Amino acid sequence: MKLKFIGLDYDYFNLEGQDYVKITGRSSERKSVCLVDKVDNFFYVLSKKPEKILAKIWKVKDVKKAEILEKSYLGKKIKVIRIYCDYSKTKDVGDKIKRVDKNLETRERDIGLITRYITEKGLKPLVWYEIEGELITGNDFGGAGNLDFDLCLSLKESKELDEKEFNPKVLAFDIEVENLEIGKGEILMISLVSDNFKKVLTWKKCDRRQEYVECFKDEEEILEKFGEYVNKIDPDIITGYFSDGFDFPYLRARAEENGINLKLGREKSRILFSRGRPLNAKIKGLVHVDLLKFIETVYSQYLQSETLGLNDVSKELLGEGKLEVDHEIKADDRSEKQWKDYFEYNLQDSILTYKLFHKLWPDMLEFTRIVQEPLFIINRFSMTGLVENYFIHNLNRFNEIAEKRPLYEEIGKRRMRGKYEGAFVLQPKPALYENLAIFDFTSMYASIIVSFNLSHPTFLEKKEKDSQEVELEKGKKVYFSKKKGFIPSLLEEIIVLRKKYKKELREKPDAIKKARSNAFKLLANAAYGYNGFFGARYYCLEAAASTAALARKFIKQAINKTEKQGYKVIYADTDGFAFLLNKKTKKETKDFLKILNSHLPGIMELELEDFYKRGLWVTKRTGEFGAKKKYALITEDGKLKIRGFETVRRDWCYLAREVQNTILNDILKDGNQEKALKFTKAVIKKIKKREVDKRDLIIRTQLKKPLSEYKSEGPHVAIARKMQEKEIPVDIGMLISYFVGESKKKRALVRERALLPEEKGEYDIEYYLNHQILPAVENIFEVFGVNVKEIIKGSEQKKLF
DNA sequence: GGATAGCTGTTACC
DNA sequence: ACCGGTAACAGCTATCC
Repeated sequence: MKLKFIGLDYDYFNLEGQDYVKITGRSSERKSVCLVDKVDNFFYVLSKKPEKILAKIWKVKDVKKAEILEKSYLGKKIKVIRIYCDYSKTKDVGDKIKRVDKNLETRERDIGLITRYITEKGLKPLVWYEIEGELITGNDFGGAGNLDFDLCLSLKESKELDEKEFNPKVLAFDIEVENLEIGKGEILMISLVSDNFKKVLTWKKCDRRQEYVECFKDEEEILEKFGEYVNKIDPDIITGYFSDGFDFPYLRARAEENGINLKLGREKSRILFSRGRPLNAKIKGLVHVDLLKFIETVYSQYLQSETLGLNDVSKELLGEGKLEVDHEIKADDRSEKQWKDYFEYNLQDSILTYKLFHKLWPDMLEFTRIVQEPLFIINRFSMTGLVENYFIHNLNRFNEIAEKRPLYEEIGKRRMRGKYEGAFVLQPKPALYENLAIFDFTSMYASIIVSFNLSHPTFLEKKEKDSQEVELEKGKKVYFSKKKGFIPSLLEEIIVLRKKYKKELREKPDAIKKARSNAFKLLANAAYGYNGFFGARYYCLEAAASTAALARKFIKQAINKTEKQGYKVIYADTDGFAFLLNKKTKKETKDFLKILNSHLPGIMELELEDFYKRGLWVTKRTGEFGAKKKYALITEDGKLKIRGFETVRRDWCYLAREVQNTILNDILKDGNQEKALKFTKAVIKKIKKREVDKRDLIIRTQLKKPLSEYKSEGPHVAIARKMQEKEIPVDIGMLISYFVGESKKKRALVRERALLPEEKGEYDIEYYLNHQILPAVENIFEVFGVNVKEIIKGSEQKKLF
């Protein structure tokens, strides 16, 4: 029979010596479909004389087939032996072959069977196909026909379709518990949200409840009901926020405690966990998406949120946040009203998760289609994982066999290697400037990698004739082949595609085009980091160091040319520089940009970032030099661009950031400091009169490692310890909040004065004046010759007399 | 013993 | 399991008077 099909989840099995992939997905009529397709597992053996050992390899146990092929490895043509065997025997067969001759090496034993299936022209995830298959019934294919799908087919033919749209059915869920430690308390309630569906399942005080609350006898019943609802709703995707690390582990622990066997989805799967850390929770035949994971790797760079918690992220992306509820009250002490609030709170979390999913879906969909790994995997990949798998899924076009993943020992060696010189940063001269422009290189590092062919396979151990030479530092040169490598080729393609989709997006915007353009941009940006990453298959520190060295060379060159043209360059960092127009017109400046571009090699390109009305650079707090990576600009239509200032740092109190932001605004808009100074004086007065709200004085710092590993006990570490004593859970990654209070002790350390936000105590006037407000404004006023320190001191003396 | 300079550890940003 | 550069804090330590 024929139908339109889209694949969501992949699994595999072996039957009578043949490997199969089982794809679960949907038909265009939304029928649930399971599809079985053959896959032949193989790997490669590298040998100097493949013909000589071929016969011996045929004799190794469990080898199904061995053939000699012309392939390419690290860009060089070679003859290799391709070995076919059952997937489960891959390791074993490889080890036995190595015993035939100790000089033999294997490759692609570390390619998973599903990846293999997809690269060898199997069905790609989240792509529509017209398929033709044979109905599987009963016990065929090990009982696949007995699974709870509308249709189970064995695949005969498939044709990729052009159709792009796919709206999956999604179920979002969230649990509430009393004890946050996994499995250590009871699950009080579970909320579920899907299309036109809202439920809170609970077994706590619900005699007078909201209509969406369903009441049960005990925890066991809500767990069972949860399973029933998942199966009744029959979603394509089940999603949560940090559900890999919290909700699913908790659900499984409590199910075990209650002696029930949760069977989820059409395959009646248990909740399965990966070995090691971080945990990930898988349900066969039902894709579990943990939104936090995707946000961490792909989305966080676009977010302003100070944490990646559900509340902050929802507020920014959806414009609504979590509800408030007091978690401290023990379950038995909650009033009826408090329970109703708690149900509402629990439901809201699932509503937010459900909405966030749809906001992020175009991005997850496009990354899945571009990188071609299943959604479950894409959701959990790091940025380098996405880059590397994009390469792997495109190797066949270059007839390449994959380099091996580095093992523990090799990773150790790589980590021992020293650092290399990074970007160039020009020291600015502190001042308020007028009429500026910024030029920057588009995807500078990626365009250098492409233009100079920098990668592991193109790297040459020593100089060869007609090779590309790069000087890393004085007298230290490295060489790369000029024959275009597959990594620079793929990267060039990524850059070209990004441009194409960006243009299409401008012409006719939609969420899918935006996501696609964005995905290619992110892949291009991550390629440089990939080269220098110790875990990469195609690790090449020389390529990374060369990229940085060439970037330094070209930005310096551009700066020199710009100065020669009569402009004054004020500042530069890595891939862009700011300069004064010096009475030249915008038109002249744009024309000059064209000249600069005509002399750049390869696909390198400079672009005009913007023109600015004013820009402010300040001194460092130590010394009279201009501070790097710290500046504020305003465009002609009043848009602010603030970099590096305390304003953008979350480990400063809100008041200091607010004051700084206000005065930067005033100064850039008016071009003078009068208004800003008046405002600052008013704030100083307010602090001294203790009129400032304590909430505006809270400082938040992230805990980056376990408490025991800190050598130096900063204020946030001291507070974290205090929290632990009070049995407030403290974990790595948490933002620790505190304020600085007064102390009777003279010269007390900050950590001795630090107090929890809810602790009683007056704030320390001296600390907030001299350690928060002063550092935030001092350098800015210094540009105008105003000494804020004197102002603070002066008003202190006035008070004394 | 207290003050202070300079170094180290730490966080956050470009 | 992404790179290096930079600012700036608080804590820590050597050194001086």
